[in-house]
Amino acid sequence: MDTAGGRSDEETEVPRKSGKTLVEGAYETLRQEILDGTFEPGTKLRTEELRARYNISGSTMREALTRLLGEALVTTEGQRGFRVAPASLEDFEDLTRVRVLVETEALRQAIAHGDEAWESRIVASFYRLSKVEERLAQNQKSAISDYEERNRDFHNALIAACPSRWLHYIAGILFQQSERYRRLALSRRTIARDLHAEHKAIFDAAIARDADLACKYAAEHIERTLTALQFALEPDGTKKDRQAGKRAKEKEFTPKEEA
Amino acid sequence: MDTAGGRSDEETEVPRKSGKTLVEGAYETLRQEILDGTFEPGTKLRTEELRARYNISGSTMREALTRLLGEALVTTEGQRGFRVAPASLEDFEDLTRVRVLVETEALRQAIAHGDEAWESRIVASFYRLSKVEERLAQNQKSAISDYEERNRDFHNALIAACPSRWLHYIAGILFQQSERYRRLALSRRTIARDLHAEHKAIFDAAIARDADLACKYAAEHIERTLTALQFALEPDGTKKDRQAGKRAKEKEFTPKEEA
DNA sequence: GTCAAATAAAATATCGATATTTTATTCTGT
DNA sequence: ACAGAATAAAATATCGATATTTTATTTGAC
Repeated sequence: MDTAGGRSDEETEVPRKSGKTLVEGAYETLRQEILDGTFEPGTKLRTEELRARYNISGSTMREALTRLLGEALVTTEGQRGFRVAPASLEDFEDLTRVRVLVETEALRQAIAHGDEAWESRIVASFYRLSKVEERLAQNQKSAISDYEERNRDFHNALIAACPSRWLHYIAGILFQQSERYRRLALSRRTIARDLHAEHKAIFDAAIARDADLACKYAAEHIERTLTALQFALEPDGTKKDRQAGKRAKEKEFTPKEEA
Repeated sequence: MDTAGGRSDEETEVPRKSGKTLVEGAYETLRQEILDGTFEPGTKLRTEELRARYNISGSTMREALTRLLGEALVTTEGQRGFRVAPASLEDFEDLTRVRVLVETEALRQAIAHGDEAWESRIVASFYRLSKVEERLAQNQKSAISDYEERNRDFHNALIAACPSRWLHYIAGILFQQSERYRRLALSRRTIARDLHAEHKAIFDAAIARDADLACKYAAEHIERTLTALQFALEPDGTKKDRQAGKRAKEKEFTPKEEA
């Protein structure tokens, strides 16, 4: 009884562990692969290819693709399929500014509304983050994926007490977007940066309930991500070659990839 | 040659006028129907029902539904289908505050960057809006749908010169959401409101390039939408019955509809 | 009578096949 | 040679049918 439709119980790339729909599986996996650069910005996403990759059917794959549309990780146009959302330094600059606006407000509200539970969660996630930062400083590669998770946890913990669902929703989308850029930057030249100090500054101010100071540090923290990527793209620090800067600014990240 | 899959050329509810995919058609129509309250908040959206309604197939309908997910007009959970996103006064309060934050910033940037073309577009759309406001004041029902379009145009024109794509993207989602609430309020008791005066205040300040003033009026304008809905839900203006207010605040709009 | 297990009905998620478009390739006339 | 029409190949969008789950209903023991 396995002729036409329905699921088979053969091996599936995307394991459907515990009540998780196939679409959801493909959706999450694909999102991950877009974020970590497996599919570079601008790349065409052929349904047939992906369908085969995730061992699911066309319509199902289509649905997964469509979900990513809502997170602005994928674009689609009329009758010519899907592709990974384009990325550019210009877009990242814009994204960063908006992120500052949104996360800063969320943080401010969190500090205003946060209770003891909020504080303790911050303390805990900051501690966990610090631990992995140590490992990172020693260049332990195994630490990288841990770092990403704990960094996200810390950021979430900070704004957790913000009561605005809409701010959380928007902040989530923006943070995810910036993750993509952060990883793009990682694959190139990295800038020296004392992440621990940045995090600690925000942490201290938040615990001290100094909203203005916490927002100031948070804004700087976010903006430094942008600086890092700008640096990665434009190694030439001298003021001479300003054209290079302009060129880099206009440059899209989408590499050779088919147009 | 019209046995199994593909399109037929029979009549279709959703006309595919000029290169517009069937999913897009269903998606747009359904969005409209959610916004205007044809499908009330919380309503279950059975694929079979909708599939039949729009004369398309199941998977295709599914895809349309999935798109609305990204605009937060529809929700989905595990293996139990889709439903219209819930609505509550609490959510609208939150939405309103975030809208003020975002639109205010967009307006500020627009005023900073706007050129003559921007100004003239505002002048034009304000004029058009004023005209329809006159008709509205005379209680011409035919004016309502025109008003909605021109109101949106005016708001868009105001922030059109804001260079941030992300702000536009977010503002778009939020505005759409608030449209749903506005129409929900319309179906109930309405509050006396001089919309023309509100619009004119924003208009004048924008043209005068007074960002602070324009933002102030815009914020008040947005917040008044909230006041209007609060009033519609809580006709009792006396301070006596504060419990009613609390009750109303917690109340979800999703009426009798199946849970 | 009531609660829970067993069964039936409804609804969801998924599939594989096909029609329609878009893109690439081959002609063909100047 | 080369632009443009004609054809072939590839890719997209869509369908109708089926397996899997969830929800409703019946049944049966205590």
